[in-house]
Amino acid sequence: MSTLTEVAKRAGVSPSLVSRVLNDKLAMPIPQATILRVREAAAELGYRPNALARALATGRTHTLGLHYGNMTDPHFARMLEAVEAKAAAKGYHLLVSSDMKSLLGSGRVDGALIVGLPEELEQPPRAARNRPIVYVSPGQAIIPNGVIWNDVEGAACAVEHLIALGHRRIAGLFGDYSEEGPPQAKVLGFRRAVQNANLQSVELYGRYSSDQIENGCHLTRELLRSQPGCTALFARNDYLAVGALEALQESARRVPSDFSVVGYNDTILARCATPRLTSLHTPFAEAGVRALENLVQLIESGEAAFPGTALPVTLTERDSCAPPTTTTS
Amino acid sequence: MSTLTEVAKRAGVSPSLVSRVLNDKLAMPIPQATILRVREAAAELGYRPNALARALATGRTHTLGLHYGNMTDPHFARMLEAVEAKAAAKGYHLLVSSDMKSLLGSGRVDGALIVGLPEELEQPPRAARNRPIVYVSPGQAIIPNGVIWNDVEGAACAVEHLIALGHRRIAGLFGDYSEEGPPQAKVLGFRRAVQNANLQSVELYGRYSSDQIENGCHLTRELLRSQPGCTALFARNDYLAVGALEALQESARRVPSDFSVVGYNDTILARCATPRLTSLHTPFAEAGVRALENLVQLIESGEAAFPGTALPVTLTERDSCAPPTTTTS
DNA sequence: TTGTATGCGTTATCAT
DNA sequence: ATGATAACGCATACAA
Repeated sequence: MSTLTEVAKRAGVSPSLVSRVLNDKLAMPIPQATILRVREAAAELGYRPNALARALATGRTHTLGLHYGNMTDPHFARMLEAVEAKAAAKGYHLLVSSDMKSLLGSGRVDGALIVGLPEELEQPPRAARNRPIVYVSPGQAIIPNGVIWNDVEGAACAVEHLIALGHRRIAGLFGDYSEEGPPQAKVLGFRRAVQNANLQSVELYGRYSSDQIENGCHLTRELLRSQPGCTALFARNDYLAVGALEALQESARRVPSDFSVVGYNDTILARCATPRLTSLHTPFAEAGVRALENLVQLIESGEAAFPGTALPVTLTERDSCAPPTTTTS
Repeated sequence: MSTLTEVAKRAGVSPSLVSRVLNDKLAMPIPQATILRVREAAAELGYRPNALARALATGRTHTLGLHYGNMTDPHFARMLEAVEAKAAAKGYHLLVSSDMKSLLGSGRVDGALIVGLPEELEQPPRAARNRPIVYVSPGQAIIPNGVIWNDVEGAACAVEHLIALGHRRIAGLFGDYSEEGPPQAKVLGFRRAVQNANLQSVELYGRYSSDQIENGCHLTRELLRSQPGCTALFARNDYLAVGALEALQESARRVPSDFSVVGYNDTILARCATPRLTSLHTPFAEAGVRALENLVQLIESGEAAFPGTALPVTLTERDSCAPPTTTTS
């Protein structure tokens, strides 16, 4: 590959002049003639600036780190695509890594976008080399540099939807959430909605298998056995909900006529399930893009933080919910 | 952040010594005493080497470019996770980008991994700065630096499975594949299997909507109307297959007792559909990892190419296929 | 209007 | 055993 110096030689000028021409740093007007000569020389040599050298000289890599908890989640693809597009549009590259701590210290990136669950974020990597970090995560409290959405509200919204349809005995499918310690956001939202309506809650936990779908299936079988009066369930995510659908079909209940199900996250699964699943849409992609915009803003302005933002979780209605057939007591 | 020079000052030695100690470049044995002094100074200052400067000096960035056609595909997450893990294990970072041409010329990466369809690969970015490029793609011909799997074989395998079950009138759901020009690999495989068994082929094309699921639904409705004797279908991908399932249910046919369906790619959708979908497993993640290993090998050995590899496409049986109920003519 | 010199943080080749 | 010194490729303050 050719270098700046080689271009300079060929054009018969100094390297610095080439740099200025190619970067449009025309503090003092440069005659068209030389500009053309330089451009031509660069073109002939197929000159491509070395991004590393430039980064070393300027202190900006134009690269952003992206950390994601479990990439396997269908969310990731959706979000990654949106984020990559936005980053490219702003002139940045994306470095995905499962180990941000080392990345931030290495000088490879101008900042980082961390996507994860609140518990994973308890010990957030400190902003080494004072490169800003922004967060994307569910959460209840708006935090600086964070774009969040509220799963308490989301879960409550789901349950309220079922209640509004007339359901009085509603189960919460929480899978491998721990029953000990402070309850998870979706559990809180579930309980709040149930209690506000003066209903009894039925919560199901337990890791029957490492597979979420299967887990939802097992838990629902148990639910149907132990709570025959139950007419609807809210699942912590679409995986569990799909499993529930399976178990319901197994036991010959029709969804939604005999039983209603609402999922969470509005993934592709919700659109593929039979019947198609009503699910809560969590704004992964939107939040990722927002956070990225803010990150770039921080980097380019030199500011340290931006006020956090909360995005709404919205209900996406499909075909898995209906009023209960049995009249309520 | 602290630099090599600062560490050197603090330890009372020269920068070059620090570099050698920290990189274990002990050409000539260095006394433990100084080694410790240097290590201590580095630790106290929280020294982290600047990856950019190092890359500029050594000519190795320890970063790999990853290009992916449509990231939205559930495959991508699966593959990305596997590839990232393997890259990290080998000491490399991953730069995802939709524009490899510019990346390769910029000196940011030591090589690139391009995931895509053969048609996208017709004009592959030339290996600028002679950084090696490897490819992951479906394909019929083994190409240098490529890890492929054969969709002709895969599609044929799917159809042969249906034939073995006793189906005699089998449709191919190809969605928005073009009917003009040379037929796609999966079309070829479909035709080969059908013709080998002396059966008639029924091929369905057409873009009814931008949504693949919906498209599968539309095409299947049309199929059921025009080809009432058909008892099974092969879909180009799981999206179309899921759509087919929907249309079949709509028309009150039971799967698999009345009608068999086989999908392609073995995505998460196949496990979520009702009934669970028999699908062909394409080795995305495996191929990605293989290609990455080869890429690293090329980079570190300085060789230009490795002989291509082909990975098998295998049938994953689930619950959407059974022998036809009506006896064949 | 253009060139010179210096620095970015590291590694590597020489000397010593 | 260790320390100067020169790259790596580019940007920029300062001279001319």
